[in-house]
Amino acid sequence: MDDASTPNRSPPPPTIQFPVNLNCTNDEMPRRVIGEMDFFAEKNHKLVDDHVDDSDHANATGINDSIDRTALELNVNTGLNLLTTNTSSDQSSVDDGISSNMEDKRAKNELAVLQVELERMNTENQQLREMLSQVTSNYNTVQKHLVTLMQQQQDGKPEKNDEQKKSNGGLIVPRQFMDLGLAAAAAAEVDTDEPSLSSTEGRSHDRSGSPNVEVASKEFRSRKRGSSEEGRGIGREDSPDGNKVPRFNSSKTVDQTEATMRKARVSVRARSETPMITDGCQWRKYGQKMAKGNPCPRAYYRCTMAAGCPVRKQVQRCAEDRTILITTYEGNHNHPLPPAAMAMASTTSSAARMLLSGSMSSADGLMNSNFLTRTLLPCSSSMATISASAPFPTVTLDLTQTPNPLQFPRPEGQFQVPFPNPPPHNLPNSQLSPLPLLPQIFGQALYNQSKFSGLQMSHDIEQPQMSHQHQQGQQKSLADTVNAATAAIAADPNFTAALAAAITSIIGSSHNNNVANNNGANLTCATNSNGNVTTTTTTTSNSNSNGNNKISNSSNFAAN
DNA sequence: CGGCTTTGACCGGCGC
DNA sequence: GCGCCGGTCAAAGCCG
Repeated sequence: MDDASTPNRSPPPPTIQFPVNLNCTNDEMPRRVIGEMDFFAEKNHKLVDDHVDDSDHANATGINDSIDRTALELNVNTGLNLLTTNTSSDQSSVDDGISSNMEDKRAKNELAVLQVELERMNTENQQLREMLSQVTSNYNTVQKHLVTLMQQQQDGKPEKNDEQKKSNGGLIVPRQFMDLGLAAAAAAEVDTDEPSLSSTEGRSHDRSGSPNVEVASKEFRSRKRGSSEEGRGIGREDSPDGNKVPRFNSSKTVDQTEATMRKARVSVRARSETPMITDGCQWRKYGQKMAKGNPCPRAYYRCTMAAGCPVRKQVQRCAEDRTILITTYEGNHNHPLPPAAMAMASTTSSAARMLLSGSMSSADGLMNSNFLTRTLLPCSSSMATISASAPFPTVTLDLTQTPNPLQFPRPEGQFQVPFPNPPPHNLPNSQLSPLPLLPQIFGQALYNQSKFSGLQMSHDIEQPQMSHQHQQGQQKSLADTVNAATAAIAADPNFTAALAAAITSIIGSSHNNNVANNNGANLTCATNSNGNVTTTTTTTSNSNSNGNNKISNSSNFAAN
C-alpha cells in the first residue's frame, strides 16, 4: 500500500500554486473585494446585506467590516464601562441608594448614546444596502449579457469532446471549463437557492434548467458505461420516470458540461470521529472498496434525496491520519436542499466553479481562488487546494489545517489558498454554543456567493426582498450567531477543528436534536454535495458504519 | 416489509 | 493484450 489513488491521496501530484491573499480582516475585506472583482465584491456585500439587517448585533460576518466592527466595539466598550462604573459604585457605596441612582442614570445615558450610534449605523447600513442592490442589478445585467454571448458562441461551435478534456487533465481547454462553470453555476443555483427558500420546492420546478442538467448527466454516464449496463436494467434511480427529463435542445452541450462536471470534484478534509459527515443530505451506500494506497476502505454513497440525483460522494479516512475524514463530492443535486445541506452544497459548487473556471487564465485563476476563499471561509482559516494533475480536477478544502497556513507545506503541486483568520476579538467565551453558529455563517456566505454565480439573475433580483423579510426575522439570531462565532474563534485556538465541529453540530442539530446526543464533538459535518463537484470532508468517527446514512437522511428536511 | 448495508462480481479506463 | 484499479451493480442479509 503506497499511498495515492484516492482523492485523498496525501502527496498529490504536481499542481499549480497560486497564493491568494484573502485577509479577511474585518476592515479590509469589503473594500478589497470591491477593488479586486466587482462580482465578488457584490456578492460579499449582498451577503452581508442578506443576513445582517441591522448592524446592532451583526458584527462579525467578516464582511461587514467597519459597520459591524464598530458595533462590536461599541458593545464591548459599553460592557466595560458599565462594569467599571458599577464596580466602583459597588465598592464605594454598597448601601448608598443615591449613588446607585446616579449610576443608573449614567448607564441610561450611555445606553441612549449607544442607541443613537446604532441608529446611525443602521442608516449607513441601509445606504450601503441600496448601493449594493444597485451594483447587483448592474452585475446581473452584465452577467446576462455574458451568458448570452457565451451561449451564442457555443451554438456556433462544434461540440467539444470529452476526450479533449481528458487529455488535458481538465486544466486546459479554457472554453470548456467556462461552459462548465456556467453549467455548474446553473446547477449550483438550483441547489443553493432552493434550500434557502425552505419551503419552495415549487420554485425549483419553475426552473427547468437544473433537472435537465442532471438527467443529462445521468444519460451521459450510462452511455459512457455502455449498453451493458442498460441491459442490466440499472433502472434504479437512474431512470426514475422519464417524466422529468425534457431534454435540453443542446443536449450534447449539456452532456459535455456534465461530463466535465462529473470529473470535477470537491473534497473536504475534516477531522471527525464519525464514519461519515452529516451534511444534510440523504445518502445511500452503494459500494465499498479498498483503494490502493489506503488501508481504510473507501465508501461510495449516492444521494437519495431525490430520484435520479446524480450526486455521489466518497468517504474515506486519510491513511496518514485516520482522524481525518475525506469526503469527496461529485455532481450536482437535482433537487432542493435543506438549509443544513446548503453550506456544503454551496461550498462544493463554488469550489467546483472556481476549479473549472480557474483554468481559464492565470488572472482568472487568481480571481477565482479569491472567490473560493471568500466563498468558503470568509473568516476562518483553511486551505483550498486545487489539484490539476489528478485524474479529475479536484478542489480540496482542508478543514484540518491549523490557522497558520505556513505550517502546512502542502503536498507539492497543489495550489493553496490560505484563509487567514481574522484577529480574534477579545470576547469572553460565550455561553452560547458557538459551534453550531459558525456553520451558519459559513453556509450563508456560501449561499450568497453562489447566488451570484452566473445564470441566477432572476433570483438575484428577488433576493433583496426576500432578504429583507428574512433579515428582520433573523436579525437577532444573526447577531447571536456572530457573537458566538466570534467567541468561538477567540476561545478555540484550533479554529479549524472548531469549524468542523461546528458544521457538524449545526447540521446534526438541525436534523433532530437527537443527533447531538452522542455527538458531542464528533458530528460529522459532512458536507454535501450539491455543488457541482465533489467535496471531501474529513471526520473522525466511531465504528458504526450503518447508522450513518440514516442519520444524515431525512432529518434535514424536517429542519425546514 | 421496505429500506439500507454488505460484499463479491462486473465493467471500463489506463498503463505497461 | 494483459493486468491493475476505480467505480458500480445487485444479490443476500440485516434492521427497524
